[in-house]
Amino acid sequence: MTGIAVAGVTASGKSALAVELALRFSGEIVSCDSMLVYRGADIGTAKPTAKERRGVPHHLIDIREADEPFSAGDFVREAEAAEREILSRGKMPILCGGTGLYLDSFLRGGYPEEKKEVPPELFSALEAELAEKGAAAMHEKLRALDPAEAERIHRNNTRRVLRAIGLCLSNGKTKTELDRLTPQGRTVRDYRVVALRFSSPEVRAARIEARARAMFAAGLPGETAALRRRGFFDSCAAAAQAIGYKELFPYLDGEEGEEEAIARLAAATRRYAKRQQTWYASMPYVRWLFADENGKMKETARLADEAAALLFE
RNA sequence: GCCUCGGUAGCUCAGAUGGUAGAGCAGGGGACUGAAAAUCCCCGUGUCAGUGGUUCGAUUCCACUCUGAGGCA
Repeated sequence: MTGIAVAGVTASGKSALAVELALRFSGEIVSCDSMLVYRGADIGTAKPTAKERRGVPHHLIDIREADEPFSAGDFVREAEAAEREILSRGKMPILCGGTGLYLDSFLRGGYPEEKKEVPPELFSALEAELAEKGAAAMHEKLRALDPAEAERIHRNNTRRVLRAIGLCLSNGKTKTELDRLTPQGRTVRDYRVVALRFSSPEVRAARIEARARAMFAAGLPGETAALRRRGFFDSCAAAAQAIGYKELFPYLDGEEGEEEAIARLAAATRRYAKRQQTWYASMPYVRWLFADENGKMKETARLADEAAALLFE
């Protein structure tokens, strides 16, 4: 086994568990999170603090500015580099984070050379075409280029429709053909994956609300205001999509009270957690681990015992 | 005390010149192959505040009661 991964639902204690496992089994952590890569976004992204890292090296955190794009492809490349480095030191790589697509892409070996990304100019042109002709027309356009892919994507999911069209146009092959170049339904890396989840949606919601409050207490409004002042959210940067900041704008602008802001933040986080739960549930390599017992969060040491049993059985 | 406007889904509200009602948000379920903390799909029976009256039929009209907001005193 090359390494392990700690995945799962937000606010379930992934970071602490991964650090504990790293200490026990001489590992280093590779963050598998689309938002922790951004500098300056700390409280809102629940980025582990120096204290929480307990001296364990963490990779792929704070490696981009807010206006720099970061993709699943970038993640795989950088994670592979980190993995090589860690292995060369005789340590065990421990992937940790809640971005399911990143984990899946990594485990399946990344993206093939032959599949070239859509040039930005082409994508903008397609966006303009969408604005002019509408979603149905773009879906028809995709159907003409790649019927199988059109069948899979709902016409309203214009982001995917446009990307699929772009891939066909810029590669000279259909997206369906390009995707067949990567392993179907199996991983190529020898990793074991535990994913944390809660015993019920109610526990999940309670835990999320508690964390939203903790973030407020830890200074989330101040961090948001500071990031805003720096223009963090002005560009249409990926970092601006993070849950935890835009939800506070009405509060910072005096349009909402603190309780409303916390409720808004918690609601957005709850929906996110549900999507993660659904994603991991359909990944065949996931070994589930409950983060709580009868609503009470488990101690990190105990969680690590259980995780180790699942991982090294 | 009088006048006006309200009381409809957990929340904010729309609506039917009388034939028992629908949006957004929240909530539930699902999808996902290079923006993924993103993007998208599916799911709406609720004494239409209460009680009487008119009517074949009222949540819709009328009266009264309760209740919220505003105005006049």
